[in-house]
Amino acid sequence: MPADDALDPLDAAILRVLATDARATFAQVGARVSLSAPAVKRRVDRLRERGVIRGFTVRLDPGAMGWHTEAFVELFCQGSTSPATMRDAVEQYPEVVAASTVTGDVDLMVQVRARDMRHLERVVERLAAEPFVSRTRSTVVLSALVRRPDVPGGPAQE
Amino acid sequence: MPADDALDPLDAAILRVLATDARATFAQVGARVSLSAPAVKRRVDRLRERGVIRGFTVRLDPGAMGWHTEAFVELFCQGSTSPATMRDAVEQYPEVVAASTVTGDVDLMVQVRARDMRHLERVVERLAAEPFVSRTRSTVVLSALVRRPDVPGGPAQE
DNA sequence: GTTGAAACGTTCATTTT
DNA sequence: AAAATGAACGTTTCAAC
Repeated sequence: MPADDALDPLDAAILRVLATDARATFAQVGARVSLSAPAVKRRVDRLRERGVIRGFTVRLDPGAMGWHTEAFVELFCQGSTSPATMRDAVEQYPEVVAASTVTGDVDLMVQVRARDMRHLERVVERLAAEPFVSRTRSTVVLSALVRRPDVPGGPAQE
Repeated sequence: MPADDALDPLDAAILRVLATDARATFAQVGARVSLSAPAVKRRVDRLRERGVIRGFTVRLDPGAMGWHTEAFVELFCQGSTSPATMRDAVEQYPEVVAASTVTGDVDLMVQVRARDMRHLERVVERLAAEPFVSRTRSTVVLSALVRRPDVPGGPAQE
């Protein structure tokens, strides 16, 4: 059941402010969107209930955390592997930051963060040893040029 | 100048709480890590100053925002293209959520969010028309299996 | 890092548009 | 139906320890 596509312009404005600073007070958000604090709170509560807002998180500098190596690891899987099996396996790795099933010859695209090349190598070896994985192909990130938080009114400015 | 790699265990614990709920009060965070609210605040302030914390943001459900299509678009670029040129070009697209220069035959890996296939197609065409792009290869996401916020003590539990 | 106190934000019931 | 107001309660923030 997909959530409703139509997003209220006021809700979108509130989400844009929260995307920039998720710890802004309701009064501060209200000042930016011309609403009182209680009005902002009620809309935010409603967006959480509707599932539009999944939560609030901190944005960290990966380098400052000691993660100096990032890679896209493409997994070629045996034909009969279900997405659930893939997820259950890949979720065990703390180094996996994202994983998606994809079209094309590759079956699963996995994004990995590791301390260094040596660490990355070990993770790729473990992924390659998963029973349903027939082959892997890794692409190491040289430099992260753009890394944007999800913002309403980007792709879907209707 | 890369930030210090060694992360205080208490700071790591605070960041884990904030990764789960960035709007938690300092008192709530303090209760989880056995610290008073002012102590938590001082540490968070310091983490911001050090650049470990880049900010706080809201996590949204892409589907609820009307973004039903996601893809990895690989860009093959002319040999003399600088990363700065690539970033300047790719940053103009609101549909681009991430972009990284990578090793291998591909030069730039771009992650795109679009309303639908038709919208994605238009974005890929515009990217392909950039002067420094010689060829593109797109991989459409079928389903996002894992999507984790950055959490300390994942890859770098030392 | 903690405590205590003043300023400020949150939250709810109520009133207004 | 949705927003503003005002008051009670909890949080932030800073000085002092």
